[in-house]
Amino acid sequence: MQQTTHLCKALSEPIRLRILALLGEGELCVCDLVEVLQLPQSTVSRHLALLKAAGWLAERRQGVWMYYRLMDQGAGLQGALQPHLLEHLTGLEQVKADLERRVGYLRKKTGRACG
Amino acid sequence: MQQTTHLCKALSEPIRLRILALLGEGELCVCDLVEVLQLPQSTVSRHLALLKAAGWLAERRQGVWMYYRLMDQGAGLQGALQPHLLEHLTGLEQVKADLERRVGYLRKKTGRACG
DNA sequence: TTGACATATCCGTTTATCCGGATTAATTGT
DNA sequence: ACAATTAATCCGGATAAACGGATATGTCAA
Repeated sequence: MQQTTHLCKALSEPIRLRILALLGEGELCVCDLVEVLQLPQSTVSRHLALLKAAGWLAERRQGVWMYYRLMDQGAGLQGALQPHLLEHLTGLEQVKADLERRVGYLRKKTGRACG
Repeated sequence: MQQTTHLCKALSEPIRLRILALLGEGELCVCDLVEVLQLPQSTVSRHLALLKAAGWLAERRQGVWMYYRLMDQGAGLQGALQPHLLEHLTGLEQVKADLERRVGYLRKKTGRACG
């Protein structure tokens, strides 16, 4: 029960929904997200930790960078909700703007890793 | 966006999930829920109001009694999530116990309305 | 080992949420 | 109009979340 409430509580914050939507297009590292979201690093990092603890994200270290991605869809509630959630999010204005900022940002830093 | 976070925040509390699961079997009035959940009336009423404001519930007045039921599945996120959520909830121990208490309670008060 | 950079955690403050007894509002029958 | 019953709201206190600058941790390269 507590796991279920944690899973849903993670979705009850705008920044976290924006992060999920951004990662729906593919993995990003923390500094990518800081750039795209235009938010303090500590804020982004905190939300990422919560989303991971709730079971929404997986992480991967590559050198100094931590890459976050959506957790693979499993058999549980998270896997069942994920596609519907992402589809819904892409219809929101704020998310659309984020996704546009994401492509613009990724174009600029073509190839090279972060920094 | 705010509507989306409210929808999800409504699911981030155990009592509210239990209410949704109970109403998944059919409408109930507030005093039914108070009996089955064994919680103060003000607590139940408060959670019902929040679930309704979030878009999860509809209500119907019959005399002195307010009957709550799950909102019909619409085209939005709520409609997409509802079946997965309910299916998941029925697998939880606490919810199973609630549903058993529900049938026991309804058997006792056969026919007659609340009171 | 030192310096530089990315990320996580700490900390104090502010804001939101939950609780449940008490009160108020709404409805019905007499 | 009044009493009885149900449900909603109020209220003060307790708990939890979010914020973001500052600091600590971790990693790599020189």
